[in-house]
Amino acid sequence: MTVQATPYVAYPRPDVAEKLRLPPGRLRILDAAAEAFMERGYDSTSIDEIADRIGATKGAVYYNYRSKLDIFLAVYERGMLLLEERTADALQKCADATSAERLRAVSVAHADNIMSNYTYHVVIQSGVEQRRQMALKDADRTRLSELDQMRTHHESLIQAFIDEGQRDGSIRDMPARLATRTLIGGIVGIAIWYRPRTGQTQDERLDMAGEVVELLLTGLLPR
Amino acid sequence: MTVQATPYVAYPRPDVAEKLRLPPGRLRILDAAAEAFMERGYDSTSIDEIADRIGATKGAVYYNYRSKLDIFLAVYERGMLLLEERTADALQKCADATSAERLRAVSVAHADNIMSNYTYHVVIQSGVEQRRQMALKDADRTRLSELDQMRTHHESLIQAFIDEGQRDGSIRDMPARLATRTLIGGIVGIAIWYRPRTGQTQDERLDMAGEVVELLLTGLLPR
DNA sequence: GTCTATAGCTAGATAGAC
DNA sequence: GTCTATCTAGCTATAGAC
Repeated sequence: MTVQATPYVAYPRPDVAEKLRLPPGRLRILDAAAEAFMERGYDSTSIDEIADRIGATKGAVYYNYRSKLDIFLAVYERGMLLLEERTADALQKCADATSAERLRAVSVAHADNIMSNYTYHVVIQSGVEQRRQMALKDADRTRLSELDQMRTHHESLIQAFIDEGQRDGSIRDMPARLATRTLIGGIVGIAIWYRPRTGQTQDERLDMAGEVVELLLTGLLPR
Repeated sequence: MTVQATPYVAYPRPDVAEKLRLPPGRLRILDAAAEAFMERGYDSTSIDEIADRIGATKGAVYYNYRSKLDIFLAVYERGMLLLEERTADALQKCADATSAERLRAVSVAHADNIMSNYTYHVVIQSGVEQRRQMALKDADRTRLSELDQMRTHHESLIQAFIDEGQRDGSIRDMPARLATRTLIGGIVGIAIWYRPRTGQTQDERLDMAGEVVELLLTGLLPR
């Protein structure tokens, strides 16, 4: 059995690449907002501060985004789109590999993505649950749910590989749900301790992502 | 070589148990505040809301704590004290074991503590960095630094066991710093996915903590 | 020890100039 | 498209009653 059931195999989805293309002005706002949200949190970041960071004033921000929540949702969306694009890319390159190898590829792509776009992922990690508790307009709640589904979908992809690997024996026999949680927790946990170094190249990040995933897959103890 | 250099071996420290004993009124406030901070975030939690959760009004809260930040710091402190007490306890029970076994014991204690006091640890996890960015009075900044040191100290304890284990061969040869980060990330990451079930016993949590640590130490792949 | 009332401030959002 | 000015809501913290 393969993971044909999971949407990622239908990639490249044209709308992902399209949605990732933003007018430069908006991208600057999102980058600045993600950084500010990460450092100070959603609530204590003012629109004035976001505007300051791009050397403008409120007006320029509100011309592009309806509200502060709208900016947050755009950050959330972009983070998920970046992850989705990268995941689809990784899967294409190993379509015929074993399930354990595909699990590794997806995990490395995920880990690398968290490091490469870490402001976005830190914001998602620390902000989504709290935004969900807010009083939201219907349209915003719908949009939030759609983004949550993208996240859930990515998790179920990893879960699918682990299930598959357990069936074919390439992954150890242990509670699959807990193994999924622990693996994802270890990857997402990168956002807790990783801080990008200036001058770090994409290759260096990939190496580090590979080592972290290697550790999670094979453990700390001698084999 | 042992970890005599690390303060935990000097336990039980009497002041930890003493600081954990709080007047019931204050404990109720901290529990309510930790829950509110976790669900809604520090900034969008009002003092009124904390008061509501204990069936009182602002006055009762401000009688016990100077400011909202003071409440946050008390939550941070209590979370760290609970971890410290539990860690010292675990270490006492395996003082003569191998370094790998002590690493396991400390890790399980940590994992269990995150589940058993998860509101406190979620608040610490998601709030400390952002509080550090605030404009703080000198006294508050000093207190925050002291609590940060408690956290750093716990991390260096785990790092010490990994270093030791690599020297005596009970832990695999890989970048020690990254292994420490990944292990701690995996444990702290529990706060991301774990939600307590009503009726879950302490023993069940301990089992789960043991399985998660087992996974992190031995990996997902067959051995 | 807990309450209510209120002072004082901050920040999201909008209107209208340029 | 971006600016400044402003309206308005909600919140921290305090004062003073009971």
